[in-house]
This record gives sequence, C-alpha cells and structure tokens, in this order.
Amino acid sequence: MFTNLNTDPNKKPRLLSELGNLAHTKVSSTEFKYGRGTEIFGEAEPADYIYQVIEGAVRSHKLLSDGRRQIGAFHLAGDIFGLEHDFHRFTAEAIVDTTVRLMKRESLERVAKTDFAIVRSLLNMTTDSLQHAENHMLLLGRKTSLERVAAFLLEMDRRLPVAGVMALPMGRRDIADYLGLTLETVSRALSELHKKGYLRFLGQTQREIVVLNSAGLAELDR
Amino acid sequence: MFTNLNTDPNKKPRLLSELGNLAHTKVSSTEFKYGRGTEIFGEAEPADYIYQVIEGAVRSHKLLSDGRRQIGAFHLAGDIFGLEHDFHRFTAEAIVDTTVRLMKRESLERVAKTDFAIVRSLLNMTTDSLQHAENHMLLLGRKTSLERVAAFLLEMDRRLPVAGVMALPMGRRDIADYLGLTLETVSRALSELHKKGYLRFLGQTQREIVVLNSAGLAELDR
DNA sequence: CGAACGATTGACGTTTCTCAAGGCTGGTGG
DNA sequence: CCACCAGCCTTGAGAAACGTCAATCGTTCG
Repeated sequence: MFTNLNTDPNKKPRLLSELGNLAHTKVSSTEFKYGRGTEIFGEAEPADYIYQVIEGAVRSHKLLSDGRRQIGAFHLAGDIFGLEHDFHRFTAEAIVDTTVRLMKRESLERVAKTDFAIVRSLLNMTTDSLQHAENHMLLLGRKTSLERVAAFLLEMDRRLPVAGVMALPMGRRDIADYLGLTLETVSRALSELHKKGYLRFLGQTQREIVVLNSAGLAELDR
Repeated sequence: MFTNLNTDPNKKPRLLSELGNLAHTKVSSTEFKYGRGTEIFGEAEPADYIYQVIEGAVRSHKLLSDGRRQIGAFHLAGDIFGLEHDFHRFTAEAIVDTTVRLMKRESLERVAKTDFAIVRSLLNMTTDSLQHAENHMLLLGRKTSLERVAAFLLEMDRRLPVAGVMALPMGRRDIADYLGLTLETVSRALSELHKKGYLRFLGQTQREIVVLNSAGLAELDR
C-alpha cells in the first residue's frame, strides 16, 4: 500500500482526480461561493464537510489569544482542504472571491468503509500535508527572512498555473503570517530580491511578480 | 472511517498497541540497539523499515546545507517513527542509548493490502504527526522564546512517564533545534522560568526538572 | 586527578519588529 | 470625468528580541 503512491508535490491535478472522481461516482457534492475575506469554517468547529477549491484561493490559520496568526497553508485551485477526523484544526477563509465544491464528510466515510482506494487516497493526501508541514517547520525554525520569501516565491511559482509569472492572490500580511514574519519584513525582502535582479514587478497592482532567475532563488534556499 | 479514531495526543500507548499488535500477529519484527548519538536512518534513504522506540529517545531532523538544523520531533518510548512511503524525509538519531523494534515496511504493505484496520491505523498515525507539525508551526512562526520553552516543558511533562518530574533525555542544543532557538536562549529561558518559580532543578545533572506550576506554564502558552 | 563535555551567564552584535510617514491604485460619488 | 478616499504597499528610524562570542563552572568519565 505504500508503493505507487504519488508523493511528488509538483503534480497538481492529483488531489482533484483522486477525490474528484469519487465525487462524480458515489458521493454527492455541491458548489458554493465565498466572498473575499469570509470564513469557510472555524477552528474547533465540527468537520462536517470537506472542501475543494474550484476557483480562487483560501488560507488556513491558527490564532494565539492575543491575535498573533500563523497561516499553515494556502489552498489554490484543485486543492482539497478541511479534511479532518472530527474537528477542524484551522480556520479557513477565502482570500479572494472563491468557489469551492463541498462534500459531506459522512458520505465520504461511508464510501471509505468499503473502498480501499479511497482510504489510500486519504492517506496520500494526509501524507502530502504532513510533508508540506515538515518542510515549513524547517523554514519557520531556521531560515532567514530572505530565504523564507525566496522559498515562498518558488512554492507559488510551482503551484500557480503559469510558470515564471505569478498573480499572487494574497497580500503582504498573509504572506507574512505564512512565513512567520511581519509584512514590512516581507516587503523589504521582496525589494531586495528585486534589487538583486531575481524578480520584476508587473502591471498596476503590486501582486504580479515575474521570476527572472528561479535558479538564483533556489540558491538562497538550500 | 473517521469515527472512533483516537486523536487525543495524551494517550501514549495507542501507537504501541495498534501496530504493536500487528507486530505480534502477522509481521515479523526485530529488536535493535543504537548507541547514543548514532544515526538510525538518513534523510532521503529508502524507507525499508519502520521503527518503534522500546527504550530510549530519538530525534528526527532536517539540515540546511550550511548545517542549520531543525528537529521536527522527539520520539519517546512507545512512539513509532520512520513511517514513510518511499524515502525518509528526516534523519533519525538516538539521543541516548536506545532500543528499537523494527519491521520491514514491505511486510506491513503486504498486510495492509488486505487489512482495513491496519490502513486506518496508518492514517491515524499520519494524522497525529500532522497535528503535531501544525501546532509546531504555530510555535515556530509566532511564539516568543519563553513561550516556546514553556510549551516544550508542557509537552515533555505530558509525554514522559512521570508527571511533574522530567528526566529529559536531550540536551540544550537538541531543545534549541526543536524550538528554533539557540542553546543559550533556551538556557536563559529556563533560568527565567526557574526565577519566576515555575520550575526547579534536581539532582546532579541539569536535565532533571520539576514542574512546580504547570498551570502557570500553560498561561504562557495561549 | 584532569580532560572533555555540557550548561550558565555576560557583553555585544545583528536581525527582525514596531511605529510612523508617504506613495500608489482602484473604486466611488459629486 | 475627475477628485477624493480607503486600502495596500514601501521605506525609514529606532527599539526589542534573539544570536554570537567568550569566559566560567560543574559533572562525568577515563
């Protein structure tokens, strides 16, 4: 059961196909829209549904009592999130206007009881999340601000549809809370990467970034 | 398949029983000893075995090219580690002289192909690891040095056999690399917690710690 | 007994955070 | 249609937290 598992995080359509197929066959699913900034589910709420991003982007975060926030992951088109046993361990919010497909967890449970492939998919997805979290611990515990931002850009370049050009859905504060920095430090790091010729800003908004030298960025991250 | 899963991280014997039972029935296992400081497996090596700590303690870490180290987890008596699809994502080393039981991954795969309960156990264990990593991301990204050390002491107090009195198997450098700090900062934080009356040091070695006020420590960690 | 190792503590350096000011963009209403 | 406003981003200066370097002390083990 360990073999033939896809653990390549580059392959975006996997989650979509694995549970997406399921959705078409045995489990009913609905589409739903969330406006920019709205909560999809809250930490510690019962996990009655699991979600897949159809269009848009979602952030998952935890809060400390005084408001400090750590974003654990961004979910982009195709990604499945909210997959938990009983209660959600993060709060999920739409970063921009977002369409999700949602599936009753109960239905999935029912199917999983008899379908070996589904359980294996669940294990796959959980393992992928774990691997992402493990790499992120290294980033949060040991990387400098410049290395964190470089790693973030490489991750987004890999996961967003067009390689080399990124229209980031999230703002500086979200990036900062993902990387364990402040938004000012993120901004300064981006300026420095720009000054060093690794990237260029496009268009009117400050969210479109062209990566000029991804090998150079990768050098910052070893 | 989501129901009846034990997600309480306080319950130590779970892993042991779940796969431990397996070990007694269908999968052969061997005991092996590793001396203090020796490597059990390396990052990116093929994951031919999975491991359970019988006695002792193990650290799992990742390295950056310049030697910066992040410890992702400590594995204590009863814990299972090294459970991966294909290649190990961490290096594992014995912190002290350690006895482990090891099981061929291949055997486990074979059994898992037909045994639903085993696959569920694997999913459980992976979910537990994920939850630990998610909480640790919050610690690494957003907590102060004092909060990190307080959280570490509470975690160890919870996981080590005797509540309130800890004989820590790991040194200050390991704690630091787990918490994303330097050993000096860990030492200063412990001194400050001592000064504030939260704990007391015992015996000749500096590794025995008595928690005097775990509610106070928990206050530092919300 | 002495060397090696680990922990603590102090002084100082560096990185990142905080606070503040100013600029750009896009939307809205006069 | 344009001016203004709100939100987001950038940049700077100073503060705080943590890291680095170094000295010292206590333990352990040969």
